[in-house]
Amino acid sequence: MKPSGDAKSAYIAVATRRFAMDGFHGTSLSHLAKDAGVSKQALLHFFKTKEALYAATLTALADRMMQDLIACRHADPSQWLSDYFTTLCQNAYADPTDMRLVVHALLDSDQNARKWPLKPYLDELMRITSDTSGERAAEVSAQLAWVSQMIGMIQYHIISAPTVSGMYGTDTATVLQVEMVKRIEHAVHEFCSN
Amino acid sequence: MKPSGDAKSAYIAVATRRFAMDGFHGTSLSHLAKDAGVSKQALLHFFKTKEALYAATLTALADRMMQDLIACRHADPSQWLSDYFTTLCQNAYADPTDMRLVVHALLDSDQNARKWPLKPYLDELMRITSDTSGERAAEVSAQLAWVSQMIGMIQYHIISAPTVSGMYGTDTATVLQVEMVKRIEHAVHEFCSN
DNA sequence: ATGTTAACTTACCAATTGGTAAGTGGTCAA
DNA sequence: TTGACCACTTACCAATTGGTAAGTTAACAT
Repeated sequence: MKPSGDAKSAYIAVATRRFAMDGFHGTSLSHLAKDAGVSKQALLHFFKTKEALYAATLTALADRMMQDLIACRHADPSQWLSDYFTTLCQNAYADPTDMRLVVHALLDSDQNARKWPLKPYLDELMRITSDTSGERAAEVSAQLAWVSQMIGMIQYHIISAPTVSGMYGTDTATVLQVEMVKRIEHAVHEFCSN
Repeated sequence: MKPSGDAKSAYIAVATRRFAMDGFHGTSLSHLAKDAGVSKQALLHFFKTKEALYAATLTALADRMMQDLIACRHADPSQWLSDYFTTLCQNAYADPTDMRLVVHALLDSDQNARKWPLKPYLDELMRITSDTSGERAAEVSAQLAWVSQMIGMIQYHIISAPTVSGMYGTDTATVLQVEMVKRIEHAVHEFCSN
């Protein structure tokens, strides 16, 4: 008998990759089981339904994103934001899994049915954002708008990268990638010095 | 016997809504048939496979987006862009179908297998963009970066709207909506006057 | 009148889906 | 030694999937 949590998180890791690639409906328990090298009932032993496994996947995703954000902690909030967004973008180039998973989850139509685990992450991002500007900290929606714009810019860029690459070639895609990081840094700088 | 192209485009319209809502894998031919009020073989009569119907849906989407872009034509390219992006955003609030369909298509993993019909639309957008600035018209990637950023900002905002609304309430979501339109106009203005 | 064609329908198919029921074999505490 | 528990397997299930085959019905040109 192996330690319990070990296999469980391994299954979540497998599910994360598959769900990020093909979405909830495009992923079947049999595929996941084959990826994990077990029978599909091994998965159903830990997660009673496919939905439950998906939910666990999203929760793990939220934890990871929060950790990555905290890992970039810096005394200067604008430095913190700048570091975080650029590393987020760089990591996503190396492995777009998490960004794809977020967007897939956003598109799932019954999003009001399941609780959304990324809210604490967004709240923390907005808290840091509000620290960059003392006076107008009261306007929640202004910070939400900016955070939403930044996250959207990065995530959309990541998920569209393969398509853009197919349209305009890998060379253009690479230049676009560099251009995009510059734009992120510029956006943070502009926001923090307004 | 009814005029041929009539029913066909009606089926595409039904498919567009469903595919935009649930994605390719989340949509079944039987659902589509039920929505259209026919048997599923009626669909297979016009489109040999589900993939073919999906492809037709994406082609129709590309035509629509190109038309909407051309409809905003203006002598001043910066005015053209400003008009287009704001109306695109406003239309998407009323009916997010097209934006959702684009993002779903971007996430489909076999995007290199099927030809991407939105390229002419993107090319036209980049052509207009290059008109706003005479000298640096040669840098394709700079225009692509900006266009990609604008489209991404709008589309991501639209698909995340229900989730944001669920997280922070409809009031905040409404304010965010207004804030976002302002940001779009600001972004166009800033780009055209650099 | 007749043949052709377009737009369907009913009947059917093997394959796959998410999920249940009932074990199996190993570990560990008493 | 026993018995409980855990991770997991094999066997099975009804429902649904995308798709085929073979009509049927109506319009239209000849």
